[in-house]
Amino acid sequence: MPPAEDRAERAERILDAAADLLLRVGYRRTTIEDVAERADVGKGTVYLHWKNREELFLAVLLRESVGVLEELVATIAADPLSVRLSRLTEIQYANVLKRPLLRAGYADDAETLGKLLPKLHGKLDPRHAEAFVEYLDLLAANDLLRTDRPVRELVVAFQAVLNGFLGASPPPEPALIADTVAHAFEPLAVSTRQLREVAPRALTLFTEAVALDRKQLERAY
Amino acid sequence: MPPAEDRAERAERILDAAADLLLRVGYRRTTIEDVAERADVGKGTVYLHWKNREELFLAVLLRESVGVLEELVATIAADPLSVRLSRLTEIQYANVLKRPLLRAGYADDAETLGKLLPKLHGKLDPRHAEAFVEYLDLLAANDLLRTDRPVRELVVAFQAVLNGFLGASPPPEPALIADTVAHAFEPLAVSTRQLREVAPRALTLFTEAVALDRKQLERAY
DNA sequence: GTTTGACCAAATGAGAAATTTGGTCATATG
DNA sequence: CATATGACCAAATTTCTCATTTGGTCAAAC
Repeated sequence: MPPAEDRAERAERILDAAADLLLRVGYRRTTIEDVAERADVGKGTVYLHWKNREELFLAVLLRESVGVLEELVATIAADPLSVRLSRLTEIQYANVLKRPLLRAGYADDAETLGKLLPKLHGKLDPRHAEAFVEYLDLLAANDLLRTDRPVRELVVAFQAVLNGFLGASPPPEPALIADTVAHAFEPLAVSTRQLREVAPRALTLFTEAVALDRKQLERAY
Repeated sequence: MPPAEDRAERAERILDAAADLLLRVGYRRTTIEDVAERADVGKGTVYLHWKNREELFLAVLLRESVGVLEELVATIAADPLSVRLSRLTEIQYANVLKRPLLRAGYADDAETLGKLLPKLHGKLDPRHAEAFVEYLDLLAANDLLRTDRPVRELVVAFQAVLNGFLGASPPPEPALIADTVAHAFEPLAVSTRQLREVAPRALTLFTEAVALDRKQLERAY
C-alpha cells in the first residue's frame, strides 16, 4: 500500500467514521473499536494516527472548524463584498448551523460532545483568535467598522452577540444576525469601493489562519 | 404567635436560608433539613409553606426575579429617561450580575442550580414575557425603537444579544451592552421628550408584570 | 515496514446493601 | 384549638463489590 496518499485517505475515513458515530451515538458511548470497525481498519491502526481517544475526536471537531473557515475563504475569494462584517457573520453563522457537530458545540450539547468542548478551544488556535482581531483592525482602518469605540471592546461585544445567536433555540434566521451586526458594529455607510480594497488583505489573513489550523490538524499523520 | 405578620416573616427567613445554601452548597446537596435548621424551624414547618423541595427552591429564584423587576420599576419611577431600551437593558444587566443566583441561572451553572433552571421559566410568568413585547411595541409606536423591522424580529435579536452578554465570561461592562443595544435596536435619534411621554405607560406595564409575578410568589403562604 | 487483534491494566457499569433524605402525621405545646 | 415539630417510613441516593468493557500496547503476521 503506497504510504503517501493512502495514509491521509485512511485518516479521513477514520475521521468520517468518528464524526458519524459522534453525532449518532455521542462521545461517551462511542468506542475506538466502533470507529475502527466502521472505518474498516484494525483498532491499533487508529493509534497510528492519533495518540489517544480524545485526540481523535478533537481532530474531528478541528476538521469541522477548518472546513467552515475554508468555506469562508472560498466565499470571500468569489465575492469581495462578503468581507463586510455583517455579511461575513451571516455566512459563518449559516455555515456553522449547517454542520451538526459545530452546532452541537455552540449549543453546549454535552450528550453528543461530552467533555470535549472545553478542550477544543485549547486545540484550535495559537493565533486563530488574533487573526479575527486583525481583521477587525483592518476594517476599522478603512471605515468599515465603527471607530467611536476601541476595537478591543467591539470584539467582546461581537463575540457576545454571535454566541447569543448561536445559542438561541430555535436559531434565528441568518438575515437577522446580519442586520443586528450591521447596526451594532458597522458605520452608517459602508463603502463598496473600500470593501473591494480591503478584501484581498482579509483574504490573506484568513488564508493564513486556515493554514495554521490545518497544520494543527495534520499532526494527525 | 400572631399568624398574619410572622408567617410571611418566617417564609422570608426560610427563603434566605435556602438561597444561602443554594449558593454555597448547590441545589443537589442542599437538604430540606439543612434549610430548616438554618432558618430555625422544624423540618415540617417548611412544608407548611411549600408543597415540596422543588417549589421551595423555585420560590427562591422567583423572589430574586421579582427583586430585579422591582428595582427596575423603582429606577424608572425615579428617572423617566431610563425607559430607553439601551438604558433599561444596561440597568437590568447590571442588576442581574449583582445577584449571584440569577447570574448562575444565566451562566447555566448546573452545579448550583441543578435541574431547576428549565422549570423556572415555566414558573415565572403567564404574561411576564408578553409585557416585554408590549413595552417594545410601545417604544416602536413612539419612534424609540427601529421600525424598519417587525418588533417580533427585534425581540428575538434582542434576547440573543442579552443572553450572549449574560453568558459571556468575564461579563462585559454594562456600558458595552448599552452601546450595542442602542446601535442595534434604537433609531439614530432618541427623543427625550418622547421618552418622558412613554415612561408612565411603561411603568404601568412593568408594575403590572411585577404584581403578577409577586402573586405567583405569594402562593407561598 | 506496516497492520493487526490478542492481551492487560484501568475505567465503567451492574447490583446489592447501607445510608440519607423528602415528605407525612401523630403528638406536644401554648 | 391552632400551630409547630421531629420521629417515622418509603423512596431516592450513595457506597461498596464484583463483572464486564474499553483504551492503549505490542509481539506476531503479513
